[in-house]
Amino acid sequence: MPLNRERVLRAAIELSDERGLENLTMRKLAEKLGVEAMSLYYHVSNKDDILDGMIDTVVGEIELPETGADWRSAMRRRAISAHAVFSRHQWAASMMESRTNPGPATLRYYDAVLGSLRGGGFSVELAAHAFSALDAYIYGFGLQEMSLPFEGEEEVKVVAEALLEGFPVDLYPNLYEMIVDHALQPGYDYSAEFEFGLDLILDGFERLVASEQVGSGCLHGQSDRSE
Amino acid sequence: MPLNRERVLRAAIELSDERGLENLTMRKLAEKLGVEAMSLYYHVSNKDDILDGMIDTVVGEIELPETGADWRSAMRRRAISAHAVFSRHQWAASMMESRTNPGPATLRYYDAVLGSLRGGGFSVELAAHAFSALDAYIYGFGLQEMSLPFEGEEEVKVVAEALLEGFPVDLYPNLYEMIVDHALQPGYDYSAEFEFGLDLILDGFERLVASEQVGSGCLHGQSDRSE
DNA sequence: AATGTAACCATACGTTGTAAGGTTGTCAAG
DNA sequence: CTTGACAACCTTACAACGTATGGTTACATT
Repeated sequence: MPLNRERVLRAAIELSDERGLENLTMRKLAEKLGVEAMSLYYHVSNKDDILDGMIDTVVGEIELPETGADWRSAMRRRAISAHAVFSRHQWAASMMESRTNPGPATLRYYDAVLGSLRGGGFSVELAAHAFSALDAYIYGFGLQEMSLPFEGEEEVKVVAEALLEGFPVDLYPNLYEMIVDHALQPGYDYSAEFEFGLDLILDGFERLVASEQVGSGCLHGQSDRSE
Repeated sequence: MPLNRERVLRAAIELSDERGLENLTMRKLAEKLGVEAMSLYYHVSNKDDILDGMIDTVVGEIELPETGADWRSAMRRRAISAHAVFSRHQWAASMMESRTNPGPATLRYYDAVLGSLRGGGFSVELAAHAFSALDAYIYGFGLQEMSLPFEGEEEVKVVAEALLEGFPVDLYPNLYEMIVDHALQPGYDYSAEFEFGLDLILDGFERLVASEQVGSGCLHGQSDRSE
């Protein structure tokens, strides 16, 4: 069976999942496909094209917000789905930066998210705010999670305890407290953290749509005017 | 004057600011310093060391939360400062991922943030939530901003109009609406978007500290239990 | 004058993305 | 049955990358 763009992209994603983005090279990718490096250029135009294609494929894995559902549970589901996708493909969040031309799946995804918000009663402006805030949080959380030197509940303790050896407690007392009194406590699960912030943001927008529909222009309760 | 680690890092940051992270190579960095590539290895142990050092230097530019101020305005200031730093050094947000060992400035920064929250009445748990949510938002927003194909109010219109040439309106109606009715409107300024989401998150935590101090265990007002 | 060390350089190796051109296999037209 | 076109893959080559190895200076100390 001949190679094609899709198989190249799938192999690239697999390779990045297994061995990290830095191991995604044209030669290793070709080897995985039983082919020489230059053969790939028959199916993709260059490596950037592969990266763009990978992103779009991965974004395509995100559950689109159901059109019927209320905006809040739709946004919640898609955010959790996006977060799951980003932790399945750890390299993806960090790649969002450089890739500047969105593919069809990405456009479709963005459009569906905006549609769900607009359908839920968001004005164009408020939809833009919600889109921006939610996506920033989702990407940012994925990024943060990836930069953690551990995965899973067990590893936290090993790493944290190793870190505390020779830790300058007096210099960073609050960090110390956080590690000892929180991260090292039994039952600590960082991945649960995602939904906390997510719900907080959703709560905020729920209040805003409500007040928008009532017609009140007062957006923030008590925002202080520093700066 | 002999080279030293600090001058190397400063030059690396300058070079990345001016020409992007992908142009930061040992040879170009050395050339900028009037030196050969291998000379750099006398002052830094390798390129990863440079990247770690760059991050720590940049994090050091972030305004620390004042110890006296109330937590909200302190967090607001430091978030805005962090955002400003990330837009001065566009490469920084995207680098947070891979660099996994924080330097002294980063530890100091984290500690100060946690200290401000704890001092403001946050429990350890709530401080962890706030820290995680705010940082995810800050990083994520920086990432998003960087992936935009434009900068400034003028460029938005040029890019958006070019994009709309041959845009499949029927496929992405909500995206179309967003571009035409929002992004292309006079006075649109994406950078103002940051503070909107920031204030929304701060509002959320303000409510939570209040209810925590009263002793109510009810964290979210009306979070639906989908999933 | 001899020695040590800090600071820098030249050369070289393996790896990267990819340009340029070559080699097959398949298949319709003559 | 040959020919030629095209798709699919390969070989070779090159410039640029990070960096290991091993100089070469310049100067302070003795």
